[in-house]
Amino acid sequence: MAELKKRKTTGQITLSDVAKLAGVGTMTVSRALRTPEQVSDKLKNKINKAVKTLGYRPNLAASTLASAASNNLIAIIMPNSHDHQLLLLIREMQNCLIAQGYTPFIVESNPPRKNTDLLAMISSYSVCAIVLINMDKNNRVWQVVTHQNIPIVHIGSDALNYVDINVGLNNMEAMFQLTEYVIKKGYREIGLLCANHEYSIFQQRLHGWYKAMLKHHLPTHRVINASSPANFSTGSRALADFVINWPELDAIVCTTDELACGVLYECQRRHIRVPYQLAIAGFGDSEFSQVCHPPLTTISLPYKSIGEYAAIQLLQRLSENHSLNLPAVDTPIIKIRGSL
Amino acid sequence: MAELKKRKTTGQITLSDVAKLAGVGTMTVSRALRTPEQVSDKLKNKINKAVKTLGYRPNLAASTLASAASNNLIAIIMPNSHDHQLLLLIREMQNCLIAQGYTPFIVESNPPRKNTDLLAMISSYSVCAIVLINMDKNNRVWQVVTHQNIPIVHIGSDALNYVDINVGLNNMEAMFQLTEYVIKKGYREIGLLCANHEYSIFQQRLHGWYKAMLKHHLPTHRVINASSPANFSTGSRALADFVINWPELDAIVCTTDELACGVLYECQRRHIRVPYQLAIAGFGDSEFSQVCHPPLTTISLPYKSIGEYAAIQLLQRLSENHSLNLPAVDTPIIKIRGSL
DNA sequence: GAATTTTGTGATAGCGCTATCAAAAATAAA
DNA sequence: TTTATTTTTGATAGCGCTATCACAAAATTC
Repeated sequence: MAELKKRKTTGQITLSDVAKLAGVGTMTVSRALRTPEQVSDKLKNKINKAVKTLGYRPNLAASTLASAASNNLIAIIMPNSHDHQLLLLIREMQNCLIAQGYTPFIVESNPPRKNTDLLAMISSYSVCAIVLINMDKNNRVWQVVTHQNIPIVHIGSDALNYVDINVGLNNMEAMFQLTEYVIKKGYREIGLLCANHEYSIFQQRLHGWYKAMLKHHLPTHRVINASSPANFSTGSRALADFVINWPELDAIVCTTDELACGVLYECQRRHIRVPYQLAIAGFGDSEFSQVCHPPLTTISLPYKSIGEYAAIQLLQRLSENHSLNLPAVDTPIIKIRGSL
Repeated sequence: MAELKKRKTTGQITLSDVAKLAGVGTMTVSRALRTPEQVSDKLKNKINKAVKTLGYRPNLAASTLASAASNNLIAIIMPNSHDHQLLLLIREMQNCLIAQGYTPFIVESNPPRKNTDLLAMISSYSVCAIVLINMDKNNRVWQVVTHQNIPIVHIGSDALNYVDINVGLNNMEAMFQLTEYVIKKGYREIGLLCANHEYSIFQQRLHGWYKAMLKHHLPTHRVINASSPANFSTGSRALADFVINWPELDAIVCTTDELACGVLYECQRRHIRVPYQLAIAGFGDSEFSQVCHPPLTTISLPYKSIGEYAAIQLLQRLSENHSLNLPAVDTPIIKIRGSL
């Protein structure tokens, strides 16, 4: 007669199944898998064979619960963003983390997500680190996250000092350099096109422009600060306003390449010769910026290197005294590509 | 004297802390939080107060372990893709799932990720459903995933029938319609530009073009099948090949808007008048396609609706007999925007 | 009123794993 | 050889939660 099951089980092979087959104690199996150097080769072989035979897979939830320790999970919390460059950064960072045995996963923090489930994931599954991408200062996620006692990385333009590891994207400096470049090329009546200005990343770029203009005693009033997304259409639409308000304009610096390209499109439509009548500069070094006609002047932040840099910072922090063997990273360099 | 701790604990407030404070058993607290209708109002109030006072947060790992049941986690497994439209789809899908109390998270499945950690996450944390995005037929993830006994959704151009819920992107049909549109506009010497052709999504589009050309008895040999990424540069470079090989060409259909726009750029550079000398059509209805000069003819798959559609399919499946109150979805409609 | 059903509540025993400690085996030192 | 030391191994007792059952309290029924 079938015996009554008292509990639902996951139905999976467990440690003790393996232990039974290998004829050893459960602890020995646990050790063979987690700290193999503590187990004799003879038993290790037996156990590995049993693991393979049964197709055993450890249950991380049980492991987490028993050890109150993490299973190398790293939560990457990012707001709604389709920024291609930023995704590159995140990918590179993930690759570095995976290479060291960590398991990164991405959670998008936009509404309608409530913070409760984020917090629950982080604390329940003993996430061992949190990476915040371009998180706004007044996002509620901060409160959730800073109360955890684990390393937190923030990647973004805000130089926030209240988390462990801050990787600044240095948007202000980059835009400063770009604007100086344009000024040095001889342009004087320079406008700025900013969109999505509620995000700090764009504000930083805006300020970089201001800084450069002020440094060279050039007027800073020719600014269009659109609240629409920083895309092609917004750039395209903005040109009309520039032309009406400041016909004397000889250059427009834009906070993204999309905006710049949008402006360029509208110039083509209006037969404004670029860059002879109007110079256009973008930001981001996107792929199209070098292919469009004429190519845009643009500036790139070294996103990929920054991703690697951030990962290595975090890995060092996580290993503290493990003395990991991490590659050296070059200091990320800002690069201008220009056709002006 | 400090008493010896026998075990590391998470240091968090536990159920029994709450139970003690409220003066009830742990089971009552568990019930008050999970199935409140089973607990009297009097105790419920006491317990809720205690939960707030202590700031209690349930440990999902323990819950998962104890109940061998999921905590509404949904894994979205996606390959390396920066496809803006696809990201929109995923976002919409996530929003629908979150609205129903699920907790989706994203795992990127590209190398260097090993499948072991994916599998471990899925089985250990009792993920209650898996969403696969544009997963290639021979990706090893399939083996991992199909052995789980949970609903699996596949979103992509492949009409795979070996998972529960298949949401096809119907790339072939869309490209067929687009090509017919171009043909109906009177173009006859039509080329096709495909890139990234190793991905099934692009193959489907390629086949849609073939189908339409064959249907109208037009030649199907004018194909450039680039193995480079489907971006602006590839498009730009391809034009030269088209012009050299088939100078009689009067239209080029491209498998993405980026390719099409790249072709357009090169036309501008060579002073080829679009669409009079050469018509260009893209795929994807990206934002720039309507802003560039001249606007591209393009076709869009209704990604957002598809995301919603997929979510609702999955939710229905997950709730089976819960009788969820889900909104009705329109059948996704393919839309052509054209300037030809 | 007693007997039945329907709640509501709590003690108990795990879920699958690991920390801890004690015992056993292997090695080194005396 | 005996003794001290190190290395391996396993029994036990939880980690924080929930399934299960048993029992008390309340609401029905007869």
